[in-house]
Amino acid sequence: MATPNISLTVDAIVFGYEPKEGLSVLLVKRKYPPFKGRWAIPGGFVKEKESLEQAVERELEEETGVKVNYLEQLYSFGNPKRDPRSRIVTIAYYGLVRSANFELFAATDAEDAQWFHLSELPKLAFDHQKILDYALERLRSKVGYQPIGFKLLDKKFTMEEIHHLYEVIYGRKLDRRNFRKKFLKLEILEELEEKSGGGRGRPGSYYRFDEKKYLALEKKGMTFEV
Amino acid sequence: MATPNISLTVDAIVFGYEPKEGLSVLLVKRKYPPFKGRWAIPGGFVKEKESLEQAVERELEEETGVKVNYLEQLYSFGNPKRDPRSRIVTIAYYGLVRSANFELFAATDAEDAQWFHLSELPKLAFDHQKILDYALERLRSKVGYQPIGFKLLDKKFTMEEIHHLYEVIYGRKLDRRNFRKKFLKLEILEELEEKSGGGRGRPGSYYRFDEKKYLALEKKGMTFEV
DNA sequence: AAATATTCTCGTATTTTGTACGCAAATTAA
DNA sequence: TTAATTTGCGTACAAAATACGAGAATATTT
Repeated sequence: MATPNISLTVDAIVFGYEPKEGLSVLLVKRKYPPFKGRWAIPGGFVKEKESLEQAVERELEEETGVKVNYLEQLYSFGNPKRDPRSRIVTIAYYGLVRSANFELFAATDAEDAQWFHLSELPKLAFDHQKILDYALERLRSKVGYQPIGFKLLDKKFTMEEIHHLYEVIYGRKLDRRNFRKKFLKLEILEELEEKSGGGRGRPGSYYRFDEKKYLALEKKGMTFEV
Repeated sequence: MATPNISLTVDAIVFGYEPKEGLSVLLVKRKYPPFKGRWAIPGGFVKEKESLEQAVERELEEETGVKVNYLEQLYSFGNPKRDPRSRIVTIAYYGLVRSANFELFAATDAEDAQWFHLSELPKLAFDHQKILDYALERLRSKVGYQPIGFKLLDKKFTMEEIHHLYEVIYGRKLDRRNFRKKFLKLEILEELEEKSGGGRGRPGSYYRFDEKKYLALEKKGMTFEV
């Protein structure tokens, strides 16, 4: 009755973001065959007593030292031939972290886990490129109707930062002034006293995503749309 | 290394539609414990050499005799406690069929598999109510931006029928004239010569969904939106 | 057969939303 | 001090969504 010959893994596409760098993806180098030496997305077998999300977080911690700020189930991939060894079905997740380059190197050695800029991806093991494509598509559509973009930024951020983030994710220019208007009209940002010094030109306010306000408005039927 | 103690199943929420009845869901009565005698959504263990979609279609055929017209992966449910016997992770799908009441009774006896109107659902086994809620939410959002509503109707249908379908799925009134305008402007419907006789009032044209036209327009960046 | 009711189809007016873009204010760099 | 840069506000125009009037085609009632 049971299915002892099918194994279950979880894998995670983790997106990181740095204002100057843009979007990057966290990959690990495989130590054993098949695809020994190839880059792959982190993941591994689910243990019997842990939830799927716990499994993802554990594997990420073990293999890369990264703790994600947001985690969402993506899709399950179960093609019988996707792993040359045996039947392995994987439940793929994607995660978001801020300050990409920071947290990583502490917990692991840079040989095994690295951030790759989206435009400089190596060839990936298994069907991982397909999973990555799927994740990117999901991210692109989801930032438009759910406030998850903030998970890629620091708690406080300027209009310029979030504007640039959306331009990077969508891969096209967005009018700065209209973007601002639209975003502020949602009434889910809290403007802080502090201004962004340092850069050139007039400093802009810092903002913070007000999750409580968002949840209250969401309940009333408001829809986040960018 | 492997995970022999986790089993993998697939389950499917199948939505049927009849103009007079509205939306219904296909359920099967459980023959064995746990939850013996309770209604549940059809599904079962995945075999080693079949794809996930094949598994869904096989189980549906075996348990209910229904062949779906559309099938889409929904979400994977893996809470360690979701099955009281052992760790069973399920990959849930949802499917759509037209002429709900028709195909069912031929292949199975009505005792075991039945359509339930959405407003008259029995208490379900396991976490199946949660899966059903999830499926309904997905259906509601997806009919708005993908042309899957047609899969619930006959090949030819009137404006009144598809209009009513959307009202049922959304659970609210939609202005008939604006709905018509919007739908026709998409240019994915082929108007047929035939008119709908029989009913009261002026007969309306039959239409057919033109999939080729839709795919061509989609490639050009057109977006279906209702 | 005529009058009435029902439903489809076309059309128009109004409101809302999206887009393009000008320009003063605040700051840094020269 | 002047020039360059960036923020923040506002306005004009275009496009899309919504409300709804009314004639055409058919069935039903009288």
